[in-house]
Amino acid sequence: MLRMPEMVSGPAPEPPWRSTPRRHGTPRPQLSREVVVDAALQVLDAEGGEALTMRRVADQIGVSASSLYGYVDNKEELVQLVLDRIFQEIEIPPTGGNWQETVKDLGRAMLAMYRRHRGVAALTLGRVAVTPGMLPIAERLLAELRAAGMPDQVAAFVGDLGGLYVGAIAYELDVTPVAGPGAAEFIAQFTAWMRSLPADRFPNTVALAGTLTAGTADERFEWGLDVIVRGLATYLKEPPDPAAGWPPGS
Amino acid sequence: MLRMPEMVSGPAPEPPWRSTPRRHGTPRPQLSREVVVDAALQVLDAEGGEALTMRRVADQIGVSASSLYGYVDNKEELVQLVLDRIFQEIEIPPTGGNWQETVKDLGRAMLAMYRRHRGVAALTLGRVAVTPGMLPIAERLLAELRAAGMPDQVAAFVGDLGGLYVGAIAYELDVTPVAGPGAAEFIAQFTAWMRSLPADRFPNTVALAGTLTAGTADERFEWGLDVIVRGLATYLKEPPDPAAGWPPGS
DNA sequence: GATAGATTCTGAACACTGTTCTTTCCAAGA
DNA sequence: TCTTGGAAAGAACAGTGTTCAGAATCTATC
Repeated sequence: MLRMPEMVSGPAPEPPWRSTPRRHGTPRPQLSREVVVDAALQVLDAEGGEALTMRRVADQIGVSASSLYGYVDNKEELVQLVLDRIFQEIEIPPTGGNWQETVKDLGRAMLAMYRRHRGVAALTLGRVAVTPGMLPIAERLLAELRAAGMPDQVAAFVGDLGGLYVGAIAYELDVTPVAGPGAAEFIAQFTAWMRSLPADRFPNTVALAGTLTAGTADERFEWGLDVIVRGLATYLKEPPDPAAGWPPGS
Repeated sequence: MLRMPEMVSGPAPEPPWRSTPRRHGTPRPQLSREVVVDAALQVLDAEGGEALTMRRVADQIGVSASSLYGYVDNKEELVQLVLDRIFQEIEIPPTGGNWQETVKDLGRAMLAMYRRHRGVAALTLGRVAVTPGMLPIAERLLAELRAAGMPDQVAAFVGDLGGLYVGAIAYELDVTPVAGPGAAEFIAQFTAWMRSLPADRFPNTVALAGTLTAGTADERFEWGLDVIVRGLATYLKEPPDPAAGWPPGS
């Protein structure tokens, strides 16, 4: 009846642009859309984003690459399915706290998920992942902001900026070699280069060379959360002026 | 003497991790690093980011693909060189205005550049483009924020968030079919899907379905600028507490 | 001016990628 | 038992970035 595994325990009905598995016949049900997504996720966790190829996923199951196309239209759909699966893992913070900390906690929970699944962040880059799996997160965010008295227009746009921000930082985290010998060396090299710039043309860059390269991706993440939440908070006291046209500057 | 074209009129000395063209001998100088980058940019402007292949660039010049590797280590370096070239096109706003509008103008100038070069935004995704060409923009941003009284730590991190944000929006702009027949249809489909969600589980999402899909990428861009600048402005009145550890929450 | 030498460019090749098409195979229904 | 319909396999295609041996071509020297 319900042919799509996501619908059984999933958070929402399938969006209309999602395809249904081409074949779901009786005979040999060893392969399924779920099995394929599972395998893709395993490959992703073990070897990162660049390793996610159709042949590699097929190998993981012990099957030929062309077989996957019976359960997935193309690689793009497989990626979307993986993202959907993974967004469902995000732990939504409990209700009751003040909205600013809850919004930050949502961001942190998303980052934690990305950390659990190395290489997934790369998949989100340049992809509008409008997937049922992230509906609970979006709903929670909207609820929190509206309850705080945020204008609807403002609340509606936050998901965009926030999701984008978390994904980008997560990617940076994935890519940057955390403790490798090359990491510190590269940063030192980079700092030295900035310090060597002509001070008459780039006084501030030279002066802040050390500060610019200081801080881990985690610290930058927390800071970015702070900027965004502070910015949002201002709308409670100084709401956007509807008469002047909104959004501002347009 | 100076073998790198960027250094002649460029904004800064080459960073140490940039390779020098393998061969720059006397004989047949019909090809050069500059010619290759030019061709890449032409391809990019004419056919977008996915069309940027080594063979396509070589065709543009009328040369074989393998020839490019005499002037560029690999495709990644070519992309970096293209980005560097393009960042130099950004028109830096005049000094003298209030910092908030100047910061926004910097963002707008970057977006305008991306608009001129369709497909370039895709190249910036997931790439830390630390390139000499963007030094003037960074310098200007730092100067503006420091003059306004922004704490150094805060100023140092803004480039990260800002560049990331502009690039992501630009990509969204590139990807979204602006006036195609499928565009409005997809949005309508999407809105309808959100409206059809179970209202008991996703009350806010259902209620804001229309608001969520309203607005063009340009409008979202302006709004995002506003949030970031508002957030930054708060640090002038409520600076981060150094005793509590900075950045906050860490 | 002819020759030697260095160097720029070519073309084929390799190991990949996503995807499609034909063939083989297997298990259930008649 | 035979038929049949769907599932998986395997080869193939058009791409991708990149390498390498060799041809072509220009500069400098004898």
